[in-house]
Amino acid sequence: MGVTVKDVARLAGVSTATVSRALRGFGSVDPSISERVVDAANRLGYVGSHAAAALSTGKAGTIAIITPFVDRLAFQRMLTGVEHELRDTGMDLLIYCTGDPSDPHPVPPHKRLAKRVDGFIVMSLSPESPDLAEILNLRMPLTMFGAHAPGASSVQIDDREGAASAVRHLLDLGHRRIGIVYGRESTNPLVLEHQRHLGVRDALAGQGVERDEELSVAGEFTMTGGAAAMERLLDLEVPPTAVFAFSDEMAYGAIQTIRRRGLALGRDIALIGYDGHEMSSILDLSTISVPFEELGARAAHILLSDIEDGGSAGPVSEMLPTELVVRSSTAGSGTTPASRAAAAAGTPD
Amino acid sequence: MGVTVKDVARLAGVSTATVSRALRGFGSVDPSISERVVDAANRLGYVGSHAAAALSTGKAGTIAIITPFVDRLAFQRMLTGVEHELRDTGMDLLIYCTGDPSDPHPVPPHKRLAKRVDGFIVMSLSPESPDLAEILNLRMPLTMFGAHAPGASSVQIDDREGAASAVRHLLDLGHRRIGIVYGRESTNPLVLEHQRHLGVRDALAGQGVERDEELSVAGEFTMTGGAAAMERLLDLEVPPTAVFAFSDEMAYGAIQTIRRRGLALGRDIALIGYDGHEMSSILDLSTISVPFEELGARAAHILLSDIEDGGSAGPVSEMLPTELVVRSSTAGSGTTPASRAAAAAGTPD
DNA sequence: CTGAAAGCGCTAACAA
DNA sequence: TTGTTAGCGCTTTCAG
Repeated sequence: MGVTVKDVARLAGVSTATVSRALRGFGSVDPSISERVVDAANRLGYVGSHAAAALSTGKAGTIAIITPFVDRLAFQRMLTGVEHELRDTGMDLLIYCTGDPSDPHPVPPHKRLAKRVDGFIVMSLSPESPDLAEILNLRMPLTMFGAHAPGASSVQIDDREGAASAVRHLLDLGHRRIGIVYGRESTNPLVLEHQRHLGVRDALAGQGVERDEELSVAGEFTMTGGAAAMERLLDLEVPPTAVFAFSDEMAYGAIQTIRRRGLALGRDIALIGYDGHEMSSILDLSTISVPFEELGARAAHILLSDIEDGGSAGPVSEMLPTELVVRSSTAGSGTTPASRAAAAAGTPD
Repeated sequence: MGVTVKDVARLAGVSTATVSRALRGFGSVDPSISERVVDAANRLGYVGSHAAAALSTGKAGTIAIITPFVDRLAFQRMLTGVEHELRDTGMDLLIYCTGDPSDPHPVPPHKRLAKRVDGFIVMSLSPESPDLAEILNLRMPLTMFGAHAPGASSVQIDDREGAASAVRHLLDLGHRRIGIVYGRESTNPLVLEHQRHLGVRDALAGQGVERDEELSVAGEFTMTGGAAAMERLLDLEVPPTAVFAFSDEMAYGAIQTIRRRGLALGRDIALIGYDGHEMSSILDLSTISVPFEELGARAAHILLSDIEDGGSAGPVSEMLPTELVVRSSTAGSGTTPASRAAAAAGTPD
């Protein structure tokens, strides 16, 4: 319980410095010696102390993802990308979850992580958040995910255009009364939601359609929130004929409500989501596809370069494209659950 | 860039030892001194070096989740539970993803993590895996998630009974030709799949139903795999009338196939999944509900105790119950997409 | 209750 | 190419 460099050095008959060099594959070590060292290490089952190495080098060998939630598909997908990118780099991955405002992490991220990691990927942290300010203030390598902060690297999508294309799609279909299920209230222009609201307005204005405030409801970015939001929308005196949800998950909840009310998705009411999760294809939900995995991979890549260069390259911002995916939730014919069922009952395919 | 205890000590006019004690809230420090120290630390923006503390105490203050995948709902849900349990403990969370056999992590987990964390939660690692043997060999605190290894703590569900209840449900509905979509080939009795196969056999035998090997196909635990598996099942000369998928995600894929073929889920073919993900309620998919979040929380809790006691409590095994959730994918009437659509078209609710 | 001093295990100059 | 020698920043006896 506690094999150290010294033990390896003794067994191999060399100094600890040589052990250190050999084990890290420095070219400047005699091959035969190196082999002897590796051999000794294996025989002893030596595993280096990360803490000691980190203390000595001043590098943590770790990056952290700071996120307000871990139970969302978007997080899962970006994690997949990050993890994949990190796999071969020897960097470890720490998850720091800030938590809901109702159930926050007891220690602010900058306190907890500053001297513990080499850099951060910050996901969906509200620009208003004091945590963000503190993190930026650390002046450590950092990549923002899905948002932007002046002076920091970031990966994102064009939320404004993405939202606009969703609404344009609905408008093209002839809808004029369009419900919006957004996440949370916010007035900060740096919040991605704000951009999406702008996109909605852009599209509406493009067709000269007046915006009706009562058609915008919050869905908290959750399925249950989306279900409740759709309830409110359907309870309006004049309900919308089409709804754009700012996330697929909220759209899933909306679908649940639609079904509970005995309405047919895509026929009685059109619905489009945002995110392009795999699940949406099964629900026949139209959506704006967002390449979360790739965004995650890019974020990790940028962060890693930043850590390596010491930030000499300056902040980098990448914007990846979204894509409108049309399915029967907005098609209104052909492959709607309703029409499909009718077809199955009538003429055998 | 580099405020240390010394700086704080100097500003506060005390020794580094006192700073250390004060900052960690030891009672044995004069309140007025303590306050002065905290004050100095804040003024300097002091954040302790985790590496130094870890090296000095021999505790990493971190646990790792070792998992073969991060892009599955089961992982996401267990992560939620683990994260929540850890939130207030000051322990950090590291994600180590072993990766697919086709794209494995370059460094085996025991090498990478042994001296880097205080304990592991090992998820779904095949008992045949050499990695598992090495990890067990470390004799470090460890909790197995969803599987069992002799001498190690574990949290799991009764996979055999869970699977049996799924099949019994199908049998009760009158089905006699039941397709099985399992994940991967395995003959190891410790693999959870094996238990599920046994459960299937139990239920079948209970009704004296013969098992037909051609009705069992692999779905790789993915949506696309599940879709392909269902294709094969439907292409059989005598297709099954009901299918049990060993995971909800595979069932989602199966649903896609069912729809593509113009069949009505729950009427033309019955389907039941396993996992109880939130999404399944939207798809009206019957399932065996598994409390992943709670399992994750329990796993974290057990691991933490183990780390604290130094394992003196001995290995703990907890088994949480599953629950059969019946929805219209096996109900065949009432709330089927087909009947619902028909109802909507006819009598207004 | 507080301070002095000795490490924790490793790496990085600097010599040899 | 290899060894010697200081630390990295914190914690922790052990005195006082």
